[in-house]
Amino acid sequence: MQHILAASEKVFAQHGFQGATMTQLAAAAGLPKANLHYYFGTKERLYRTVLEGILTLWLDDATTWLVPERHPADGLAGYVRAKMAHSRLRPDASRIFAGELLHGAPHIMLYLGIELRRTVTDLARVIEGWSARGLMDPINPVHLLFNIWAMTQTYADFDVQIRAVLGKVSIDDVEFATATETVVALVLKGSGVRALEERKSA
Amino acid sequence: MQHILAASEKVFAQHGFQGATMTQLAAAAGLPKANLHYYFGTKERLYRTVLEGILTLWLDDATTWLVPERHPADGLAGYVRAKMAHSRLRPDASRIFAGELLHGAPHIMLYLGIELRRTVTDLARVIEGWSARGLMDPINPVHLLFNIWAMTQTYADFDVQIRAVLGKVSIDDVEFATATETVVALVLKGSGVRALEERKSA
DNA sequence: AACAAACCTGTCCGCTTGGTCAAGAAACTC
DNA sequence: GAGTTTCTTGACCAAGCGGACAGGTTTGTT
Repeated sequence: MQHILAASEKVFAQHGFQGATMTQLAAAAGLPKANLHYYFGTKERLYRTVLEGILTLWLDDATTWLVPERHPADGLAGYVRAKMAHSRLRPDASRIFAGELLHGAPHIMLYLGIELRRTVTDLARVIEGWSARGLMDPINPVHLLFNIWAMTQTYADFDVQIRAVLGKVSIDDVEFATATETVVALVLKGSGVRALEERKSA
Repeated sequence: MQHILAASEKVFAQHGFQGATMTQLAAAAGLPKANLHYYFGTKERLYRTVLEGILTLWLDDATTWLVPERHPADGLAGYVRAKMAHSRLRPDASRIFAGELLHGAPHIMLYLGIELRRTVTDLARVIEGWSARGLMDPINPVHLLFNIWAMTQTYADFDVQIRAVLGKVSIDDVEFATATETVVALVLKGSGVRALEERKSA
């Protein structure tokens, strides 16, 4: 059952919801087609189950790292690194989510408008708090989040492009570390985060 | 003919290559299905034609703005603003490209590995030149480009998410201007671009 | 051992899909 | 205005699709 979901994640990531066929999904799971229908009923329900597994995983990083107690130099860097690690370890999850958004989020509109929106509002307040305390520039916090997501997830969603441009068959650890530090630098310096040593000065 | 391509761009952007049906495409163009087949032969050839139209448009911004003669404060800001404008005015083009990459770029691998790669190499040299002249930090130029693309294109590709989080039906000009300036700030400050007034100091 | 409940799967089915085709309508050519 | 090419289209088709289902197998219970 969990095995089916893992196999389906790969297939859905590569072909999308419409592109994936039940025959492919069944073959990937090593089961006859009718078996998937026994467990999940329809292709859409299988897809939704995969999607929901991803969503529950999705916001944990943020609520761990972006908290008022941390200094933004610590919180933002940690968050970016965590998201980059996710892009490296579970690229298929990111790709399914991306495909869903790309086609208008027909299956997760509610989640976006309610749960994600509420979480983002909370996170924005944390960032605004950091700005108010003079720990970083008064950057627009919501757009900062959009851009952090864009940068970190691009390494999962569009890694074909990255591999093609770099001329590498796969992105090795050194290259990925470079990518991570580039993103960290863009975020920290870009949002004017003061160094950890400095104290409030506002 | 051009009219068919414009209509197809919308449909492909919303449903993807697999998700779009010839019937949908024909309806969008206001023509019978057989007519599209008369002009383009197959669905794939129609898709490729749309895609190629996008690709030719895609790299012009870079080669206009990212040139050695400019100061990076001018070049990078101009490039980001141009890409953001593209995301605003032709989101469908960006979405088709994103979907193509997401599914492993089966139709444009060659373009990525050859033409795009060569262009990126050239652009990287320009950025390295700026760094060497002390006009900005010695940031990894290729990853800087990846991240600029990620940030600017996220406003086209994932605008459902952005609209849902912001709680807006559509992104208005003011909001988009905020987004643009946030990205410009992240890029310029993030890569340590010296202010235009300052002169070389290395 | 008997029975029931849960699980598995080969085979079938209606429907949609991309694509074909023949025949007609328009537009050129001389 | 006859002939020829280009364009347009309704009707059709084989293939592949998601899904249904009946009958078999395994597992659990008493």
